[in-house]
Amino acid sequence: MTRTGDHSRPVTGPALDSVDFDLDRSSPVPLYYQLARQLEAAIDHGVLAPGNLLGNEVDLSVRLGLSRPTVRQAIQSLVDKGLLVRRRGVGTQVVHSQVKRPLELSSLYDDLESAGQGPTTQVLRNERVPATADVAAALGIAEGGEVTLLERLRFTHGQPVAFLCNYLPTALLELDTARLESTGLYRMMRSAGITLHSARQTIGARSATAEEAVCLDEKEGAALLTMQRTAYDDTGRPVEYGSHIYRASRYAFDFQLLVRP
Amino acid sequence: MTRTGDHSRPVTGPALDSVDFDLDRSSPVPLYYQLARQLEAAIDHGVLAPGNLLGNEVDLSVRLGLSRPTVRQAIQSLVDKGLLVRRRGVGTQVVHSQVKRPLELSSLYDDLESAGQGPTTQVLRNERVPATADVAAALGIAEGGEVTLLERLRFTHGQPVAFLCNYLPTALLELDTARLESTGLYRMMRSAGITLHSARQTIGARSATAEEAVCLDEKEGAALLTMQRTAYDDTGRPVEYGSHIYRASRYAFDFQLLVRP
DNA sequence: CAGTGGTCTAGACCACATC
DNA sequence: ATGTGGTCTAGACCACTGT
Repeated sequence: MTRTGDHSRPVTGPALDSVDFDLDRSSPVPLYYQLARQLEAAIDHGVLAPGNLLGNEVDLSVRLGLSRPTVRQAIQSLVDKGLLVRRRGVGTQVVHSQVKRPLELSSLYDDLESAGQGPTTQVLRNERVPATADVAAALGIAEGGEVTLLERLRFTHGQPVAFLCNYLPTALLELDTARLESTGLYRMMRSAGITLHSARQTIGARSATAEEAVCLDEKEGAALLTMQRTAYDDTGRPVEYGSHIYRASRYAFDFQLLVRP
Repeated sequence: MTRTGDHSRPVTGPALDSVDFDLDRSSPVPLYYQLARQLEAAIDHGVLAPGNLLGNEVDLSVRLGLSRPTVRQAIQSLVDKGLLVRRRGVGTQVVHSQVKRPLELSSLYDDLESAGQGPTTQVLRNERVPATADVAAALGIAEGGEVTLLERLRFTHGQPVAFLCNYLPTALLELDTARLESTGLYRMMRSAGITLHSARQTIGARSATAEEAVCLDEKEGAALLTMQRTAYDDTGRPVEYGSHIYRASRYAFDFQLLVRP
């Protein structure tokens, strides 16, 4: 070859030779998953730098004592995460640059916590109410049927960030006010055995009403971000509908998107 | 517990028996992909209704004359799209309800067009300029290096909806103003052989300045949605940075999210 | 041309859910 | 006990990329 391919710089040969993998066949953790996690760690720690080739799958499978499909499954999972790129006839290489974490169903509490903002929550209402038409439609229940209404104010550094209004099918979950003030709703649902599967979100903006302004410590007419979300479990049944308002001066949505070919 | 299984209603037996699949082994289209598309069509057309079981993979593979891994690959791709759910010991069933289309890298032009809004575009600027610090950082080039600046106004029904400001590495693409007025930027990039791979987006809100208000036919101080996006190709190199402003009264972002287990 | 990933096969055994 | 999906194997041939 020439000096550098110049195209996307396949850079060095397999930088993977120096890595030892530790696969435990007696573990209940699938082999492809063990391998994927160790490859991911190697990428995170810079052992595999962006642009590095991974080395071909056949050699890798021989070296690891795995079949090629198993190795492929591990690699594919990282391709799906956007960490690797495969090119036929070329090889598999670590993606250049900033693909850090893919998109997730954003939990405000987790977002703030991972940003080191030390979120706190004040529960304003936690009660059972009859469903209005829009809530009933979103949750797929009869209008007037009982739902749990949850209204919360979320703070960081003592400043209000968001007003959160959520509706859940009653009897889906016991909502303890004290726990709600120390953790997020999604975390509570998760630990109650509810596995979220998908969600539909709408993000918009509008000006603050006088009431909202007082509540969020903004001026009347200030720009607010709005979000409506309906979340579904694995069977596709709605488990939550939320209508949230964020202070645009203190919060924005941050996404990482992947394009599926 | 009660009369039916009540859990998630596995409903009928395999409703798939009546479907004939048409697999063409001489086609260059992979078999698993042919099968996936035909399964998806069956779901879209209601032949496979929500909750229907798909029938076990082994029988299906025998019936189709395919190996089980190939059938699995087809099914898995639909699971990844959120259309099917697999449960060990139970079976594969069509997800209940509204999972229509998963999240995609949203192109405003396509969004408006698919909503039947007949978008039009007015190109305000299309020229080469030196990169400012923030643009240079986003595109990973030197400050002051030449980039292509694109400023557009997007309309639906003769009303302005958004002001779009984009920066691209020069020489990546020839931006013909006439074509830009009749299609979207992403579509032009795609037909120029640029395959988008991932993007980082920030969505926020703020009040309109006097200038923006005039441009978008809003009042000064009206709430606007803002979006900044950097898009990357499959090697991870930035190919576009955009800073967009939307009239909140006429546009909102609509997402469908999937949770990866 | 040689080397890569992409697809496909025909089995096997295991873990889990349901009856 | 039965049936399901989950994992894994050891090969095979093809399509594409680069030289």
